[in-house]
This record gives sequence, structure tokens and C-alpha cells, in this order.
Amino acid sequence: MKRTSLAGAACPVARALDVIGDWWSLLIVRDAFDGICRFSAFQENLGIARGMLSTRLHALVEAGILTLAPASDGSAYKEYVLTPQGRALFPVIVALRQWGEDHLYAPGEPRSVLVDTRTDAPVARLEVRACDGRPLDWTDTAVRGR
Amino acid sequence: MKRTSLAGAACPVARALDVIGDWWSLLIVRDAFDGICRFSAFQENLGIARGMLSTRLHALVEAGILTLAPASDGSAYKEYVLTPQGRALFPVIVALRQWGEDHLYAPGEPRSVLVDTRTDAPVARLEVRACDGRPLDWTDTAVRGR
DNA sequence: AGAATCTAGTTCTATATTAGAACCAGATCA
DNA sequence: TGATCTGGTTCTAATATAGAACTAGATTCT
Repeated sequence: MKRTSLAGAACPVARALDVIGDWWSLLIVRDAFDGICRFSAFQENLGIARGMLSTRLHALVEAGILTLAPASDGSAYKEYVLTPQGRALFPVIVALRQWGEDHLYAPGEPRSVLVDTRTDAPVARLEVRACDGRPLDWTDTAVRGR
Repeated sequence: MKRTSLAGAACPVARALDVIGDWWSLLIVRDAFDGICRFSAFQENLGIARGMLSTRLHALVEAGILTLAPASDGSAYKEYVLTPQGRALFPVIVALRQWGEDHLYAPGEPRSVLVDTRTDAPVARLEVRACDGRPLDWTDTAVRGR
């Protein structure tokens, strides 16, 4: 059967996952943050089937996360670049990265690291905070309006 | 064909998505943060097929994100509760929620909101920061070690 | 200019995953 | 004791994915 759509959900998490919650979308977005913008470059880097990649790229363009722009090198080809809405996914990628780093690697196992290019030091841990800056954990929060 | 596994990837984002990147897992985790812990409660709240839910719950237990505990009401049934590793997904859920709130709702459309229970005010926006606390955007960062 | 190759796909088939309903055993309730 | 609730499993039909083959236009090589 067709995968159930969450597009009309009242919960923003569900709506977000409806758009970027499938198997490849966030990895394509991650690669886009790493500066990848050509069809072949995505395909080689991800090892994704070309048909899947084509479908996903079009869906991401349709969703307003990527856009097609003329190639920056002056050739007749196009490039996929992040829109402002796509760039706003940065904290999502960073949150996934930090969780993966913390829980999915054996000690000493090689992994890639996200660094501040100014200092070359790893970025700080993401923290959920109250509007006054106090750190919050999940027991300090609740969802209103369901 | 079998969905490609990302479990051995050098990128923590890919490994994270290998564990929680499928269609229902993060929604189950979201519900767990909202205090849902019984099979039927997940099923009713998500509208997921029971077979899918069973598969996903077992996978999340296997992955160390949920664990089965005796029911808190003293009955003979069991409850699914978040492990410390599962609770560490809180920033991921919050990041997805904030992105969804910002980009996926028409103005005035009803949505649920995550609030600080102490003040009932919405939580602050997540920010990626350098280790010294300076805010960073994606152009200030790079991935090392790919 | 013409041939070889690169880029960005589309199409096709086999397999895997998902949705939805039906079924079932043990626990709880009337 | 019988009805219902809980937490599943099993079955089928439809959709999604992987992987390979094919194509057309752009670029590079000779």
C-alpha cells in the first residue's frame, strides 16, 4: 500500500518527516551541506541507485529544499543548491551527527568530525534551552495543543 | 532489493540514519518523549499497522533506544521506555520540530508547540555554536576525516 | 569535424518493505 | 465463566528500492 502521508499532521515533527523522513533525503541534504551539487557527485558519494537519486532530487526541489541553478563553472549543466529552507536543516543534521558520534562508534573507531573552520575545533554540543537561556532536558518540556 | 545498510559508514549522520532513519522510528521516539509507552497507545496515536509497529519496536529495543520494563501500574503487561541513548535523541526531535514549525505550516494553521513546563513559554531556538559559544552557521563549519 | 567520453538522467525488472485486515493467546474485567 | 482488552503474529496486495541497461545532449580528444 502507499506509505501513509503525514503531511496534514498537527505535529511539526510528523510534517517534517513527511518531507525529509525517507531513506535518502537527509543524506542528500548532508552532502549538499558538504558542497556537493552535481548529480554524478551525489551518486558516487552516496552509492545510491541513479533512479532513486533522480526521484529524490526532484522531490527535494519540489519541497523547496534544493533548487536547480546554472553550473557555477560556466558549463551548460545545472547544479542542485540548498535554498534558505534547506539551509535551515543544519541543526537537524548536526543533531543527528552528534547522536551518531556519541552512540554508534566503538572507542577509537575512525569517524568524520564537524569542526569550526576558524579554530578547527569540533563544534559545541547542541542544547535545548528555555527562552531565557536555561538548559532544559526532556522532563522540563511538554507538547501543548495535540 | 534490500535497502542499503549505512551501518559501517564513516559519517555519523549516515550511521544515525541507519538506526532511526526509517519511516516510523522517529515518530515512535517522539511519542515515547510524550510519555506513550504501551503498544496499543503507540498504535492508536500513530495509526501505524500493528505488524509495522511490532517490527519497529523490536528494532528500537535491539538498537538500545527503547527497553521493555514491567508496567508501572502493576499489571502483567510491559512498557516501552526510553533508554539513556534514546533520551539523547531529544535534540534531534526538537530540531525537526523547529524546522517543521518554521517551514511547513500556513500562517495561523494550528500546530502543537513544545513548551518549557516551568514557564509554559516555547523553548528557545536550537543553535549550532563553537566550543567558545560563538554562534556558527553552516558556512563556518567543515567536515574533517572523510 | 568526427569520434570518444562525460553528464544527467529514464526505463526496466527483481526483490524488499509497507499497509491493512484477519487471526490468536494470555491477562483482565463483568 | 464469558466478554473484552492487550500485545502481538500471519497473510495478502500494493508500493518502494536496488541495480543494471539504455539514451540524449554536452564536452573533450584527435
